[in-house]
Amino acid sequence: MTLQQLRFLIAVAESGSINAAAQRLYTAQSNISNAVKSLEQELHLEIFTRSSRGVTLTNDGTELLGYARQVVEQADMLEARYEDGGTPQARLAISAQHYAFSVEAFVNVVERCRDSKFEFIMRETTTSQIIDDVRAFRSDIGILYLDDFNARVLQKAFADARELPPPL
Amino acid sequence: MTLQQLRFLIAVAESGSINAAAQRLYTAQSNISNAVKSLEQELHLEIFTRSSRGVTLTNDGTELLGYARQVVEQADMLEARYEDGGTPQARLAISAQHYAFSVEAFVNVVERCRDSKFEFIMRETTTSQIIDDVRAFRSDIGILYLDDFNARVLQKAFADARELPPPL
DNA sequence: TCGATTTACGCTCGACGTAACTATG
DNA sequence: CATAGTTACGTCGAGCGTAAATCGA
Repeated sequence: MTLQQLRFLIAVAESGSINAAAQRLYTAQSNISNAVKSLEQELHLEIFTRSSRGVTLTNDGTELLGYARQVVEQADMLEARYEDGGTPQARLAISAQHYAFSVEAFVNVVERCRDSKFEFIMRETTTSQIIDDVRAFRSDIGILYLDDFNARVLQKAFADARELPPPL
Repeated sequence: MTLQQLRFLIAVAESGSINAAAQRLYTAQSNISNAVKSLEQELHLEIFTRSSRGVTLTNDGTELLGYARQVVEQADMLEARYEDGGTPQARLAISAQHYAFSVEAFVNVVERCRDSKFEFIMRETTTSQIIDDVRAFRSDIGILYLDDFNARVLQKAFADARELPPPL
């Protein structure tokens, strides 16, 4: 089973015709015809009833179409996300170590923004990685815990980061 | 982008090694290596950082992995549904014409079984198709409206259906 | 040097397009 | 006979495996 086959299936179902689907997808009718046929063989069912005036979904085909749409929708979302010049999903990324208070704060924010169109990412990682995530704009916020014991180490890490070439 | 590529990606991420993923999927390392590489080029990002001790996900890769899992999960559901000997999804299928009362009754049942693991299918079709759906076990229930005007026609349809060869 | 990935290379199968064939109204 | 889908066939590329090269600890 291929994403390609599922896309073909959907186009045919929406067009009501293999011919029309082929034109819409800029490919040959035979190509789609064979793709659909092999899908039918693989799943052991008849998706369309063929006639000389086009095709119509069988009951099995209608059910399959639902599943196919689910798969292809997810795949399209993925591609849209990484498409050239595609608007990246609006998101808030945070890098922190595994501190209870940071996780709790993060969860609070997520809860408050439920149903919003933002994406939230929490990265739990090492101190140096946190600094670098923020430096390279991979994360919007980095949470560090500063105390007397690690003060010198952290300041060294900050100084080192400042010396590095700009991330872009 | 291919389902194959996404499956490879997931296996590698879970194994932490291209080698291990290759063994798990019974394919060659070079195969997976190239597949991942082409996926990275297509999406313009670095998914893994390679080392001589295996691979680890980048931040971009971690995010992508989420999307990939969504797609592949849906695809696996589809395949499981039609797999040979696979247990078909428990479901209730009804064939009826577009009568308000039948639709209402159907919706009631669906509402009452919300969150259950059943699948509900309502087919709105023609009288003869309804009869045939039930005859061939495509639907569990067929709803017909009988009155003085269509009595003769329906009885004829029933008689005809009885004459047909068994559907299996 | 060992253990991992990458690259090189040849093979094979599948996807594709052109075109001939079939069927139905 | 017009318009759909199917089948036949040749081409080309992608995916595959073997094996050599590379890189890092």
